[in-house]
Amino acid sequence: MWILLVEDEKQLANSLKRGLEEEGYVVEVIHDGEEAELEGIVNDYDLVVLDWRLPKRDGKEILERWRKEERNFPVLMLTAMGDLDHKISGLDAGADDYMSKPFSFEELLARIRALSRRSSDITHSETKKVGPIELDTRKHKVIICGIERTLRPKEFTLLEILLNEPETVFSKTQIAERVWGSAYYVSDNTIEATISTLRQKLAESFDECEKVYLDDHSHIIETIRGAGYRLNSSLIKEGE
Amino acid sequence: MWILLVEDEKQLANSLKRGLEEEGYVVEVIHDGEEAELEGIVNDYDLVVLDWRLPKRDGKEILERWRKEERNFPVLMLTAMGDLDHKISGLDAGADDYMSKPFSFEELLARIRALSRRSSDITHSETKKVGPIELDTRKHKVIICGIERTLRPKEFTLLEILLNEPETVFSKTQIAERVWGSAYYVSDNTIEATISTLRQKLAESFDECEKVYLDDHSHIIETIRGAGYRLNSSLIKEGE
DNA sequence: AAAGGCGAACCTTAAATAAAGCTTAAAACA
DNA sequence: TGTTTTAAGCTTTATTTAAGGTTCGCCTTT
Repeated sequence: MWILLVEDEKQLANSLKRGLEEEGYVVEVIHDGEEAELEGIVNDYDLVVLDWRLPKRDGKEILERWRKEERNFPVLMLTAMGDLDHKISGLDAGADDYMSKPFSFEELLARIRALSRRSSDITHSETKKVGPIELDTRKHKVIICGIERTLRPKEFTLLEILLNEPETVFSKTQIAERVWGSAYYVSDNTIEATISTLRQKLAESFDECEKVYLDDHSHIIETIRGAGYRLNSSLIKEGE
Repeated sequence: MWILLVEDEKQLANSLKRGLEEEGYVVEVIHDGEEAELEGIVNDYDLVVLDWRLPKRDGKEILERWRKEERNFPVLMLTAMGDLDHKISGLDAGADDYMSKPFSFEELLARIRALSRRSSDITHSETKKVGPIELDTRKHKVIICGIERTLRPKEFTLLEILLNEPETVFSKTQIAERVWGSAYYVSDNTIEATISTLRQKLAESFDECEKVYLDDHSHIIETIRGAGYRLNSSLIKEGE
C-alpha cells in the first residue's frame, strides 16, 4: 500500500508518516502543492491524503488536475475545523472522504482502511477462471473440474497471482512482494516450500479429474529456471 | 445495518439511538444539518432517519443534495405534527416515508424495517431461512427444527450476516464493520468470543433436533483460517 | 561431439516456530 | 440486570527453517 501524504506542516506530516509506516504502509511525504501535483500525475499511488490548504497550489486545484489526468486513487482531504465550503467543494472536485483537523491518528487509520477497501472491492472480481482452474475469492476456494478445495492463505494468494496473469513469469522477488508484502525478509526457500505444497494440492485435484489436461500433474506450475514461475501454458490454451 | 440518525433534539436522538442499538442496528447520530449533509455524501448508509427541521440546513436541502450525488439510501423523514406542506415537499425531494412527531418507538422500528426490506429484497425480510436455520428478525430469535431460541443483539446480527450470503466467507473486518459499525476499535478477540457463544447456542439447538444435519454441531459456523467465517456449506445443500 | 563433473538453482519433507483462533471467567458497561 | 468486552491460558493450524536430495545448464575433457 503506497500512500502519498501532502501536508505542509512538517511536524504533523512526520508524525503521521511514522505512524503509518508502523502500520506497514509505504509513505511518501510532500510539503508543497506544486510538487504534489506533479508526483500525483507521475505516480500511481494507492491512496492520497491531501491537506486542503497548501502553499503555491491549493488542494482543489491539485485534485481537479489529477482527476482530469484520470488519476483515480482515492483521496482523503484534510480541512480546517468547520471549514464547510472547502469540504463541499472538495467533495465536488472528487475527494472521497474528508477529515477535519484536529483528528486522532486512530481515526485517520480507520478512514484510510475504509477507503482503500472500498476501492479494492470494485476492482477485485469474484471468481477468476483459467482453463479448468477456478478461483472463488469470495468463498476462498479453488475449484478444479468442479471439485472444491481450500488452500492455506499464502498458497491461495500465490495461485491468485499466477492466475491473474497467466503466461507471465513471476520472479521470486515479485512473488515475495505480492504474497508476503515485501521481498526483504522472505527467503527463497520459503517460497519454494510454498510452491511445493501448492503444487501437490493442485496435482491431487487434477488426479481426481476425469478429463486429462497434462501428462504430469506436478507441472501445473512451471519452473523457469533463473527466472521464476508461471502457470503451465498448455493448460491455458486447452481449457478455453 | 448502518443507520444515520439526523436529529437536533439531543435527548430524543440519544434515546432513539439506544433503542435502535438494542435492536442490533449500528447507529450514528448527527445533530447538525451541515455535518449531516457531508456525512451522507461520504458514507454509504443503509438507511437515514432525517428530521426535517434542523439548524443551518433544512431536511429538504440536504436530501436534494444527497439525491443529486446519487446517494440512494432510503430516507425516513420526521416532521412536526400536521405539517402537511413539509411532508409533500419531502416526498417530492426523494424521501421514502415520513413520520409525524410524536411517534412511538415501535412505530419507528416498524417503518425502518419496512423501508430496509423494500430497498433490498435480500437483506431484510421478516424471517430468513437457510436450511434448517430460520431467523425471526423481529423477535431476535433463531428457530431450528421448530425450536426457538433468543439470541443477543450482536450474536443475532452476526448470524444474520452469515445467513444472508451463505457460502461467502466473511473476514473479521467485514464482520466488525457490519456488526459493530467500524473495524478499528473492535478487537479480534471480541469477534471470536461472540462467534464462540453463538456457536454454542446453535449447537445446543441442533442437539435437540431429531434430524441429524452434521456430525459435529460445533461446526455450523466454519472457520476458514486466515480468511474468516462462513456457514457450513453442507448445511446449506442438505436443507434445500 | 559425447561423457563426465561441478555448482547453482530448485525440491521435498519433517521438525520447529509462529500465528490464528477458541474458551472461560471475570471485569466493565449500560 | 443482561450484555458486551477483555484477559489469559490453551488448542489448532499455518508458516518457516533446515537438511539432504534432485535437476539442469555449463564447462571440461576426451
